[in-house]
Amino acid sequence: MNQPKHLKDAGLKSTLPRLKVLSLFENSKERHLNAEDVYKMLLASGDDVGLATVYRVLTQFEQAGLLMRHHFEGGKSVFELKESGHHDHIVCMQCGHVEEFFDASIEARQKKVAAERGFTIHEHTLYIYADCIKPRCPHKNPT
Amino acid sequence: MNQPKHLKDAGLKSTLPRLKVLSLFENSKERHLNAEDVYKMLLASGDDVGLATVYRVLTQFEQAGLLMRHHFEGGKSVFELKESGHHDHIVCMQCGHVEEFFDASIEARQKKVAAERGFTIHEHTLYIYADCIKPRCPHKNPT
DNA sequence: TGGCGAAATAGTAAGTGTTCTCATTTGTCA
DNA sequence: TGACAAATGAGAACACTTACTATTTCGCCA
Repeated sequence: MNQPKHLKDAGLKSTLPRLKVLSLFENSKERHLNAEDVYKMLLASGDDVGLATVYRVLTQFEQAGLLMRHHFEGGKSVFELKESGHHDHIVCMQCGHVEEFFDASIEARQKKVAAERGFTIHEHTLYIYADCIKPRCPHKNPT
Repeated sequence: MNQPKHLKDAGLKSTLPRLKVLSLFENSKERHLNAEDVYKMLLASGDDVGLATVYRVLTQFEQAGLLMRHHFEGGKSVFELKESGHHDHIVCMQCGHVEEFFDASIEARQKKVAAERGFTIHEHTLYIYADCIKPRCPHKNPT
């Protein structure tokens, strides 16, 4: 389930810290993690990885196309595994829970809009900030 | 053209710094400014406003609904006047130029997607990161 | 119109999140 | 296995933003 080949393919030596970070994303229940999350989770599991290394590895993974970086509200960078296809995000403003969605019609219109204006899309990010309206916010522990 | 009433309406004393910042946004050619931009522009025009005040005022304006805060790539907060209706953004990754657009169909789909999942939309931000494909990037000075 | 109290400001210190530096360690490949 | 390049860890440095506090300004009312 854990495929170090990813690292090699990306031109990255497969070192312990990198394997641990990658594995963390592959096995974590929460898809969206920031640097501190990763750092703390590694510490918690007894893996002694420096914070600087976490930042470095996350950035390298982003450049290698393994992770995607997001800038939700709050200023921190949040990362998620890029394995799955493209999707957009709904962020609950109450509890911070992130839900994903994909809408082909929205994707298509974006391409059209960009093309009309003479742009070539590199990528895009659509964040919907909302409230869960369910009886009570179902996911109650952001930080 | 400059309407201090905005400030009063928002429950904000109309002080010199606040008037200057507001006027700057109303008269600037560039719609999207970060705190440092504002600070430097004020200094350049001989207005002596502290950087801390700029940050405070921008945040207050955001809370008052006069400005909208964006988090484009790069970590800095960028502000724009909220007078005009909602719109989304295409950001050129080469020169940093920001172009605005509005697509009713995309807006509609978003509402639908959120509703289907039991969310009430507060707001959303759609950033398309792209390259100008014009002969040469027409706007050549990001920072 | 002048003066008073509340609110806002300027300058600077402090706080966050992130990157850099460099001595030490690790991984790779002959 | 050994040597060298690359990666790591710890903490310093950095960039952006907020907090603190003494001073100034605004708005109100006599």
